Amino acid sequence: MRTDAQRNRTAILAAAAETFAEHGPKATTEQVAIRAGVAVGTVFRHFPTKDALLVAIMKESLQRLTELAANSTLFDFVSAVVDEAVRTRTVVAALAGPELDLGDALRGLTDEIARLLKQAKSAGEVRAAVRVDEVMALMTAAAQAAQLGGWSVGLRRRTLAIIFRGLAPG
Amino acid sequence: MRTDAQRNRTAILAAAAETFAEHGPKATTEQVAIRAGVAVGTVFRHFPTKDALLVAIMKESLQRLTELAANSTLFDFVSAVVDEAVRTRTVVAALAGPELDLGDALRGLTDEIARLLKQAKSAGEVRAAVRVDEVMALMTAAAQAAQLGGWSVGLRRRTLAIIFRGLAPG
DNA sequence: CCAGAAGATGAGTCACCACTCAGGTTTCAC
DNA sequence: GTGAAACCTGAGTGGTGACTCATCTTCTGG
Repeated sequence: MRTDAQRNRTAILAAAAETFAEHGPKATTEQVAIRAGVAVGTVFRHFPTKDALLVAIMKESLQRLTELAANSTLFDFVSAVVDEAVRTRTVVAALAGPELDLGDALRGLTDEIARLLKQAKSAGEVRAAVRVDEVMALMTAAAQAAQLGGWSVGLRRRTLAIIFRGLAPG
Repeated sequence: MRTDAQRNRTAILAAAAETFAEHGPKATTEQVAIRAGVAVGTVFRHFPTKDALLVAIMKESLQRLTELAANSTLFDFVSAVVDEAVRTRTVVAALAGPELDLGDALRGLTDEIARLLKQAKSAGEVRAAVRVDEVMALMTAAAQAAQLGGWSVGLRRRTLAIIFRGLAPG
């Protein structure tokens, strides 16, 4: 790949992340192009569809999160996912449903959640009966609602506290 | 209002409820018109914009729910709201944010939640520290995620159980 | 250098959809 | 019955936004 092409690709990804974070997933491809200092055609040369572009930056997000899971507790990690969702305004769509094809990019995240859940159970912080899909569902729900509903940081914290309490034994 | 106009208005509302329930809020006005057995122009004669139509059926939904609250417990009611959200695929948007102007149609719902919350606290089923906005947030989150994520009835039930547990004292 | 391949450009195409309105139809007060 | 107001019809308008492609520009191996 030519060096200018590589440079443009990077610029487009960065511009897309910023643009979608600001305006949500329905920001136009042209907005991204302008921000990247590039023509629309160039965006489509690198990403055949707008969805492909969305998927690309969502994968970056998921990658970041999955790495972050390495040294987190379950609770910290769920909080981090919600924060990231609010910040990027796109992960939400990824978690939401199969509208976009993320391939197995979600697999890594699910695996980490499973690991952290098991760990939390061992530490006696979560009931043994809690399943992974329930944690995923609650996390997704909080992330979506926080973003779409514009939850304040305080409400976010208090709401997550209630959820965590629901997972705890006793 | 002429009788045929009244009949059409009713048919349009019914058709809109069904159409949006099936295809979500981005179903087209023409789909609604066809289902109502009416021309597009007629739909717009009764509802000046597509959003006005959405608002109308969301208000019906909220009305239904608010009445249902009269003899429910907090937990039953929250479950009912989530079910309704999944069924109609529009209430979600109503709860989500201020994109659509619902006027004070949400006020009634919020009031009922406040009443049921107070009642649940008196019965010792919910901690005194829990606030109304937290309950609303959790309910909204569950409703949105259940609808967008296509939660199975089982997952829905188990997830709500965790939330309720988080609200309970002890 | 420079040829030619790879890449960039951006006006234009196309599909979609909310909304309009000129002309035809139905209702109803009298 | 009848006339006019209210209503309905649906082809048409306008705006939007994803995507294309003929043409021009930039890079790079030799």
